[in-house]
Amino acid sequence: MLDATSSYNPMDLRIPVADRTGHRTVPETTRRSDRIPGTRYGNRPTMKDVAARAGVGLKTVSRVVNGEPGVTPETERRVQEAIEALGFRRNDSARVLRKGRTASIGLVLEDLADPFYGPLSRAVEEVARAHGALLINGSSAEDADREQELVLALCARRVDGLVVIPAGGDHRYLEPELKAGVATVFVDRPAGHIDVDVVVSDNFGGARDGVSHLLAHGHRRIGFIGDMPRIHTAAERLRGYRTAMEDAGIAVEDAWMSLGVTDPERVRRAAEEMLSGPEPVTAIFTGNNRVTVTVIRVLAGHTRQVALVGFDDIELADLLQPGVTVVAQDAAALGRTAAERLFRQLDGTLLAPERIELPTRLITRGSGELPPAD
Amino acid sequence: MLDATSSYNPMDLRIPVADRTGHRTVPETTRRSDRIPGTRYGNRPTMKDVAARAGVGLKTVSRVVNGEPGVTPETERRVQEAIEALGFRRNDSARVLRKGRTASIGLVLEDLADPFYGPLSRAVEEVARAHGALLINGSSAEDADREQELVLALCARRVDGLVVIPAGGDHRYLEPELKAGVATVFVDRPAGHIDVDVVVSDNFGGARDGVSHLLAHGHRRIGFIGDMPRIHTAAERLRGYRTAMEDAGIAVEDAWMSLGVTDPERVRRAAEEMLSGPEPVTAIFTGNNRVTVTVIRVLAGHTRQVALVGFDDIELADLLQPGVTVVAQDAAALGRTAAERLFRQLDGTLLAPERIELPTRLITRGSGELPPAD
DNA sequence: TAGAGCCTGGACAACGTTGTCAGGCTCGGG
DNA sequence: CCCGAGCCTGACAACGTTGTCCAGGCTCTA
Repeated sequence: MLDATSSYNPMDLRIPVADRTGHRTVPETTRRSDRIPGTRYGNRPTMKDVAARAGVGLKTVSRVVNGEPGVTPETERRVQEAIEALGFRRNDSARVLRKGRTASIGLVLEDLADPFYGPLSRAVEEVARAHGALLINGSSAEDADREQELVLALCARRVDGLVVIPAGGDHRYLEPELKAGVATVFVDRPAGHIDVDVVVSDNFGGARDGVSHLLAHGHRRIGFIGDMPRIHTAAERLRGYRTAMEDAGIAVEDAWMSLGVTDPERVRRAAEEMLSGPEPVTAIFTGNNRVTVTVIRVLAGHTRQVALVGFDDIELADLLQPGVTVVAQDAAALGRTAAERLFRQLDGTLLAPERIELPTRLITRGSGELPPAD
Repeated sequence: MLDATSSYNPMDLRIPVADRTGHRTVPETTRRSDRIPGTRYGNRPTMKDVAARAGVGLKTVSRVVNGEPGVTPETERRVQEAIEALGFRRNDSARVLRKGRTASIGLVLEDLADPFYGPLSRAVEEVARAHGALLINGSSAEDADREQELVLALCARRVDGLVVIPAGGDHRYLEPELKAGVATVFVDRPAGHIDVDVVVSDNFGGARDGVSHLLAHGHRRIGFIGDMPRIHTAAERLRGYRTAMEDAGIAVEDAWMSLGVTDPERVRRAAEEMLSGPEPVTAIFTGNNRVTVTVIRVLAGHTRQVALVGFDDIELADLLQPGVTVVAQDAAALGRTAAERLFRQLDGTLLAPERIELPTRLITRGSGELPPAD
């Protein structure tokens, strides 16, 4: 675990989930001595200091800093000089306190390091930037408590809006925030027990199409390896798989399906099992990018050709032998759509919450077109 | 361009770079009507409201919310009830204003969507979390003005510290911030004209080792394709290349080196040129992950075998034919090291700024071991 | 030249929280 | 019965900024 024993810990984020108020009940641990009275903000100059130095009133400085009219060029020059000389920088905390808007939005996702979330996050950031807002983000690590903790910490900072890729299934804890006017959009997965905007991919349809593609190339025994079933996307993709199979008149066997953590070891075992025995699968549909990568590795170690279609595109998929056929979703579009909706909520131009579903796209590259090898 | 014509734009971040005060001189565009006087924060309850409802004093509520001692269980219960009933959430802006610390750090990087920065960002976040701080981040898109704009916006929010992957080369604009005690660490690339902590990879040594590897396999005509020379990492890697070549007694020809944007089209052209003509290169050293990916695509279209070593590891590199030999740097370690140093600055346990260089690792997978094919 | 109107600048309160400090209560002992 | 000690509680000021409002000086016109 990381070292957190040092003395910097100005505001502990770890909120006991039982109480939802954003406060802490645990006693303080060692912490940095409080600010010496009289020193403000590491001695940062304030508007008062600037005013004193420029020989003008406080409000005049405010006017200059905010580009408000009603200041003579000469006065403005004097103020600017003082600002430069003192290295003054407006304190946005105070500004926020006064104005009520923070010009920042929060993004809670599963893992910033996942190649799927990078572009999504970037897209949200671009939209935020276009609206003059900053992005604060945090990773939930697929842990519902941590998600709630993060969301509430963001609310305590009074973000104007939240984009959430939920880890948990119950979001009633957000009700007071919604009532208070925090714009909220869920992405990638729906919200539980609250009525908010949701932007998702067509996970069901995408998976069905991907599996149908395998069926069209003659496969009957097709395996499915996916994420934990409590995750909505995983469940939907499994449903797509089952539907495609049923529509083709195939009775799905339990041994063909494996759901669980996307840890390489688990996935590897699942794949090996499906590929062994008297009646091994001849094709595998993988439920997300991490699973796909691991299965590619497994298949590379086998001599028998096994067809593969994966959910989520992966880099270099086209250069492998054979190229990896995938059901691609547009992560950037998910993020962009969600963020745009968020700002429309803030505009007031948006009325009832809606569920938006973005299409997926089957990209054929070879691995899905292999015929059954038995 | 993104739509920013809507009315939500509470605090424009776009600061004219000429003036460094965090204020705006452009006249206001349309903007949301100011808060109706009397309504506070979308009618969010405050401690005062909680106090009134619980029939206690303001400070008692504060004590309960912050888990301070000196409140009877009965009083605490009443306060908790009121908190629950009103959906109260502490306003951290006010808290920050009072306490002087924001418990947040800023991260400015080039592009969140780049697979190199995802893990770095995540590592910074983990360290921040361990110290009870939130992460605010922004992408500079390799634009110096945008970097400055972002950094200053973060400073206006009074982040406690900054982790910066610089785009620009001059950071004197940070001097007032440093003086004011904003902890600062530069990562991946050094800072310009200011004395701060820097954490970088051994770009020079890594590139030299990678090129030496090619030399050891008999190559003499080795090409180098890298990022723009004004980017420190690109320049260092080029220097590593030249040093390795010179140490081997080879006079580097201009036609072997190509530096510029990592746009696939430019890289593709550069590679094609090196591979054509009477004396084509027999091996290529690529300066970063994006270049490597494009060059792999180019080489896949050629029949002649060309050796390749790339800077930065890339996913699935082991599964290509041949596997891609790379000089890997540890993005997560860069982020972790930088963030840990940042918090040590905030602790006060850190003295003089330092430059930390992390080693790189040559991972051989085949592409670098191909013999010259002429 | 007086009065009206405009322009500039500044005093003041408020935003929601926390640190300081003092007052009131209970309880036990003299 | 009174007093002091110790524990709870709350009044108040301050953090830095911005919106409101008013004062004073200027220009322009009658």
